[in-house]
Amino acid sequence: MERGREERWQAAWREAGLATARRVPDREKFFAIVAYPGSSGFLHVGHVRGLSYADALHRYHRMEGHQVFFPTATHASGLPSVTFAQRVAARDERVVAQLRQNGVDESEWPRLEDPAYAARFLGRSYLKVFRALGLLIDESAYGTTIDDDYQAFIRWQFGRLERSGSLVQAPYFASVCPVCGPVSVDPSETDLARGGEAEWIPYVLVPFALDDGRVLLAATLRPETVYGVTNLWVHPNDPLVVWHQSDRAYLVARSAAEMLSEQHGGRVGHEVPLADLLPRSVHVPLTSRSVPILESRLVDPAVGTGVVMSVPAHAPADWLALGEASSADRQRVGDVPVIVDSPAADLTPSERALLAGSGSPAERAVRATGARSLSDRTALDEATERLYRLEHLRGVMTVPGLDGVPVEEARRRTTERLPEAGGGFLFYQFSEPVVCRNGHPVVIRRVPDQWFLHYGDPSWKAQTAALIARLRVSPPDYGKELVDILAWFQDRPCTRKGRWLGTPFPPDPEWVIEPIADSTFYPAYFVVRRYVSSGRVPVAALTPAFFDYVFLGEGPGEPSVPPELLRELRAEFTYWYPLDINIGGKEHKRVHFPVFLYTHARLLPEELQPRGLFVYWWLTATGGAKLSKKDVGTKGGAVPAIHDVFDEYGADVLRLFYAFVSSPFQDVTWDAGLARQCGERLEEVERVLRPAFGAGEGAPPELDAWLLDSVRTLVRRSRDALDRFDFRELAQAVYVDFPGRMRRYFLRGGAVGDATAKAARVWVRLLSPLTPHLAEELGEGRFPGLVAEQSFPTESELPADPLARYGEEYLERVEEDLRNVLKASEARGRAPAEVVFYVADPWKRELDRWLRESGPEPVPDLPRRLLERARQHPELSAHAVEVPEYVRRAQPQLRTDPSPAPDAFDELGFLRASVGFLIRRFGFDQVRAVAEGEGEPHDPKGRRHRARPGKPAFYLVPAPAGSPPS
RNA sequence: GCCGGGGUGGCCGAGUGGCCAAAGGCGGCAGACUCAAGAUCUGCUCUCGUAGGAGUUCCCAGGUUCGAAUCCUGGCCCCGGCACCA
Repeated sequence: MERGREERWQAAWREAGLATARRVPDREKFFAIVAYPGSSGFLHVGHVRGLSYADALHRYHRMEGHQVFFPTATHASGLPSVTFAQRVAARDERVVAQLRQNGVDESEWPRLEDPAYAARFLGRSYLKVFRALGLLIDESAYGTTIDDDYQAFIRWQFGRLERSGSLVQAPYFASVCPVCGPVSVDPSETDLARGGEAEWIPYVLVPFALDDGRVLLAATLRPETVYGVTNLWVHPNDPLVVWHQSDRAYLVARSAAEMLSEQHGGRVGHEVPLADLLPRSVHVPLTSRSVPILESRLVDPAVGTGVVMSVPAHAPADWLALGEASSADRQRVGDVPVIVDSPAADLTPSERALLAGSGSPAERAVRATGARSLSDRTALDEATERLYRLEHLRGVMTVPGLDGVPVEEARRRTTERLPEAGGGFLFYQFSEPVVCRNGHPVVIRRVPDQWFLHYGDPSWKAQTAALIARLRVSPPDYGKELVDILAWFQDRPCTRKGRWLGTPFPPDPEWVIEPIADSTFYPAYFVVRRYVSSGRVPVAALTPAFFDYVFLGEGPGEPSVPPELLRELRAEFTYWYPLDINIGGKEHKRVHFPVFLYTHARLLPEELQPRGLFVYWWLTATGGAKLSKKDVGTKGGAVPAIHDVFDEYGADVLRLFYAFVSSPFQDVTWDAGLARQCGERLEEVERVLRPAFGAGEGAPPELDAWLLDSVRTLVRRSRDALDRFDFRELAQAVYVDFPGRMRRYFLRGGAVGDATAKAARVWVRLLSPLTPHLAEELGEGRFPGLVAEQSFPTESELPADPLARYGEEYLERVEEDLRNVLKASEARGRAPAEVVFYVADPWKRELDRWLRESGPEPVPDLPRRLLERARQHPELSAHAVEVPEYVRRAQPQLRTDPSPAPDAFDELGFLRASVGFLIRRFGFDQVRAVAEGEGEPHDPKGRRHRARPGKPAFYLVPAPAGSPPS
């Protein structure tokens, strides 16, 4: 549909006030939200997936006569719009392209360099998209999270949380850009230029003292292997520096010294020439041994501390490095002690393969993986990874004092003992270089006084678990997963320092509340926001007392607000709350949804806590890659900008695409071909539906009855699908099966008339949740108002007609049987010109009834028993001879038989009435239907006895030899 | 490794004890329409079949059951999450 038509209907909905939420006490309500978008760039076609589902649900409930509330906002907090603004300032190529694509005038660009302005600007651009999609969003509740009123709400929320003991302070390690401030390191790379996949590696630092008191610090993940150390490795030409910390002098690589200072304080001192170290030995902590310092290219000064403790028996790299060392060095190393044993009995087959042969575990692993030298990265990494895991899980120590202790336990004990030797503290490092948006390397820094939300608190956890147990979750699997997520959930840092958008943290305004923490209770605020945007409640009145009263019913409320208004607000809140569904993408499963539940569980009584979650999956780029806003309109058009989709296909097509293309619980790839198909589907609906309204004679009453009965079934399916959030099933019923039924109706000789008009009136309303524009277009002038305000069809509008339903199902079965046989006979090159049907005699019906009574289980001697019974029966006695044979044939088929015909079904009459249809459909010259018992001449093959009630026998009369195929 | 989800016909993807040789779509084949192409519509698309039937299928191997794609056990393989990332 062209944009103009769609906009016309969008305006009509607005004028009718359909989007405006209205509280009507005693009327049912429906309140659902979609996790609001962050202001990081322009929306692409994937962002509206959840909104399409949400709008369909709101529209359904509206048609059901419920009061609905569908608000949205823009999440402006955090870094996203800061980086967007920076990229505008830098005239970043892609951002410039997107600005042009979205028709943003160049005069506007300088203002977009201000993050707050950019956030609000982007938010407005989202609203435009939502309108163009036909969403009925109540925009009176719209705002951003950096608006003054929202911040007043967040201050109240944190005040409440603090008073309930939900905030705690503790030291914390954070990823920080030394120039720009804190950044989050995650795959979305919102804050980063690269390194989003980096992991935090928690190295334990092991001190190796020289005789002069200076200490070489080795970084390791396996501190327990200190008992197997044979030497230290240092880089051949990268000198160490002194790191002075707490009166000690440690020797490490320069970059490590800098990072250690971030995490543990101290300062970086002068360089130490290698020549000074190489001839010397160091003391191995927790042992009485001394080992040499050797050089090896194994050492990467950027990883760990640039000092590597060598455990050749258990570290494949050390083993290979030793092999590459000079014979003099090897001499100094001496024996290679094995300190961990992994009993073969405990191993899996692949683990056993790794440890095949003889020698130390590292030697075996090197052999098993084929790693030849230190340059052989892939094989070496595999050997290390597999051996590390194996020994971690199955290994037991074989050194005195720890003999028989599992590796994991030994690691803990060793780490605990290291401080007495002057080491043992943790050193966090990224697994790969991480660079911030602005090109600075990101470091891990210790924050001594970080604020946390105390999600680890067992009582809070218990409250949340109780909420989860009551929650309706789609998909249900996620409901199960939530229980585990909750079990693992720990305290989360909730504040940051730096140039972020967000609300200053009330107890300490140096800190800004972090963006996840300020989005846990916002559905509640939507209720209030409507009063603020209309001016009825001034921002200054949004005091703690105000919110305590409105949300919690506590205290007298804010004195500057009239009591009636306060009561009204409280009534609004308790009307719309609890939130019926929070709808969000799968990225919210582990963070947003849990904290959303946590906060509601803590602040609200049970009856106002959320009722449902709905998780939908992503729209991905080809190959399943995650899309981000920076990809909009790029990748060779594989990911179209959303306006292009509206222009090319229309809003309804996109909405249908999401419903139709897959279940919500699955990633989909944008596929222009599929989108086109959705468009064609809609065209077909229009083609079939539009003429159905026309006036006409109608069709035979049985056929009309069947049509309406079919529509009734489709209504039932549609309603069930919506109640289960099964949008795919809804689309299947309304956009595939409905036109299918209509086609069949006309194929059977149906004609436009009252029945088709009635079906069309139902159908148009069924179209409304998913494709509202098309529904209005087709329903124009057919209803007292807009289709969107009509009632959703119910089954009771349509007469059920089991007899008509049975007849059509019967005919379809007959067609199928016939086609089956024709296929076989046509394969032999004979096209029959005529068919004779034989309808079973009434006595078989009685016999079938007996068979069904005896059930599908094999009964010994059944034919004989029924024969006896038939002899006593007035009607069947005449056919007694035929009984055993019939029973033998029919009994096994009983289980798969369709339900028996209604008593009123006249099989012969129905078949005779269908003769014309069958002739047309199959191209026969003649079709006849006779009763089995009638003396009809044509049955040379004795087929008539095959007839069963509901399953006529037939005989295909061969075409006369030489006649042309019909 | 742990937690979660999976492996279905040429492909995508429904289906969780009998109505399942298994929806729907794509692809392919044939026909109708058309000067032709495209679009559209109709039929077919595991194998065999001397008529409505039979055989063999839903990762592999066992098992439960009158009956299994569906339940159980073991194995192989794949995907997601493992944390601070709205």
